[in-house]
Amino acid sequence: MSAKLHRTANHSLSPVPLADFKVGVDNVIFSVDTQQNRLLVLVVMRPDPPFAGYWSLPGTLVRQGESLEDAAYRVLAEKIRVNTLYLEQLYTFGGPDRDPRESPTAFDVRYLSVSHFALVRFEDAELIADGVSGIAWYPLAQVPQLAFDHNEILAYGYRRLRNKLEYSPIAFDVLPEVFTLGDLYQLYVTVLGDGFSDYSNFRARLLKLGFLQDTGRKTSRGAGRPASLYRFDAAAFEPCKDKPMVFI
Amino acid sequence: MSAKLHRTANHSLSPVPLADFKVGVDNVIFSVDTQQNRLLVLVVMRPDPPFAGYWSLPGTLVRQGESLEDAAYRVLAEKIRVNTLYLEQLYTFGGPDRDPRESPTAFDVRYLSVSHFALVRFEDAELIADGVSGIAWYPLAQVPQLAFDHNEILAYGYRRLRNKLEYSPIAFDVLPEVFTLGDLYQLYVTVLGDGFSDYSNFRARLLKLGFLQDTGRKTSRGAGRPASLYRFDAAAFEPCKDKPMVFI
DNA sequence: CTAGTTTTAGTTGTTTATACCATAATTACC
DNA sequence: GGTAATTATGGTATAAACAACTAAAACTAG
Repeated sequence: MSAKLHRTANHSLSPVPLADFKVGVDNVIFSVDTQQNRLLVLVVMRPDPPFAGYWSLPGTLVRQGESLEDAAYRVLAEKIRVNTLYLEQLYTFGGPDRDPRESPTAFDVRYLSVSHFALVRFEDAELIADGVSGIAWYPLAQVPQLAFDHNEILAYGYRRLRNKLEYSPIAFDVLPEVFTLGDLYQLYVTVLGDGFSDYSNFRARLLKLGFLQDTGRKTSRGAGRPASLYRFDAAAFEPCKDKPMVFI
Repeated sequence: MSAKLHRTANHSLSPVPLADFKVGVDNVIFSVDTQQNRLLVLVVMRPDPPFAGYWSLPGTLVRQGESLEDAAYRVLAEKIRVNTLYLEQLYTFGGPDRDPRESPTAFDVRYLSVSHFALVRFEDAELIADGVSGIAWYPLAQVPQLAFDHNEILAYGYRRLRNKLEYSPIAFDVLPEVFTLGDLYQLYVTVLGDGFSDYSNFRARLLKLGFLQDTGRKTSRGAGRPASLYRFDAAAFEPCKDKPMVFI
């Protein structure tokens, strides 16, 4: 095709048929239940076709004047009440056959999904039941077959979560303001499994990195020696931003 | 807003005004000129408004029946003839004000850019001049102000390039079939600067990782002792896929 | 007071990164 | 033909880091 043709492609008299898009966001929302050692994913039930009766990732179509990130925050806020979270864009899925509403012969509509990845504090998250469609936390390993290509999106999100936990301080976005090293380790184990450092070496490494400041206070919950309470120091983290926090 | 309203949002009688999208891809195409030690970015001149006369990243609008990745490959193929390359999706930029064609009052159109990142072999890449709009390799440090938010996209792409080079074998996608360790080191230095291992330690690490197979053959170009020619062994790389190749 | 639990603080052996050096094998030049 | 320059290769030594393990400290439960 000539470049001339190409340049006219965005004019209305274009000889090349462009796709018309509906753009949505779909969120992979994770939460860590450290009490029960479970990594949870938020899914919602689809009441209407396509895929009526299937669980899916919570999503929405993007509105006028709304950024992609705003749309992602909105769909999250419609499903759960939470004030501590981390959110970032994940990947854009936009093949011409990912939604059955796209007919293969009549190319009248294309559905694009700009997926986002979120991590929310479990103790803080209150699911909003609207009485119309179901909503539930599913342990990652037990997530059923989801609508569209959402299982693929979820797999992508899980990889990102592991990666982020290894290199970024996102754990502190969902931990309480002050926490013990045991809390932190618990979170890592729940997400990553136990294929990394034991507690003792985990402690040593994190403390040596130097971005955890001891508050001086102690916990005394349950049996055992009281643990020191730490706070995350964002400024002190700067020099560590490229160093791994754990070794998987 | 009620969930009922939300669920009807994708019907034509929706009370919530959805955005209509034009979806394009914009490519950050890198190439490494190891002869002159330069990291190059491909830019094209925009002949028409908006941003007429500005350099920009090569992009195109997505066509009917075309996947995002296909569109990215297509725009690349329209600009350069090359057969060895690496390409992956980068990030989706879709704020409501990134294109001046979007009027802030009349929300009639939204331009979404699914950016992609590519690395091509320099010796292999032949730019396709169409006589209408300019096209050029720019050394990264000398890239001028680009159209739209393309400088931001470029910055994002450069970060991805450095990251990929650290952990992924993308260098071998643009190196010749057989190459010397000097060639490989040169490529890394050109992209990353010299803030990592010296040549000797670089050699030692790469050879120890064990995915470079010695072909037995030698080069003899220019002065100095002839270098062994190596080949990348994809199968042997598998166990190394999470280990860094260099330490920045 | 004793047993159990959890946190904390180490020690030790092995691996690994880094800086640096010596030598080998070629070309360039006088 | 000999010598210098150049590039590749194969080391060594030192310091740091990871991993596995041990032991003591500080609490609770009974």
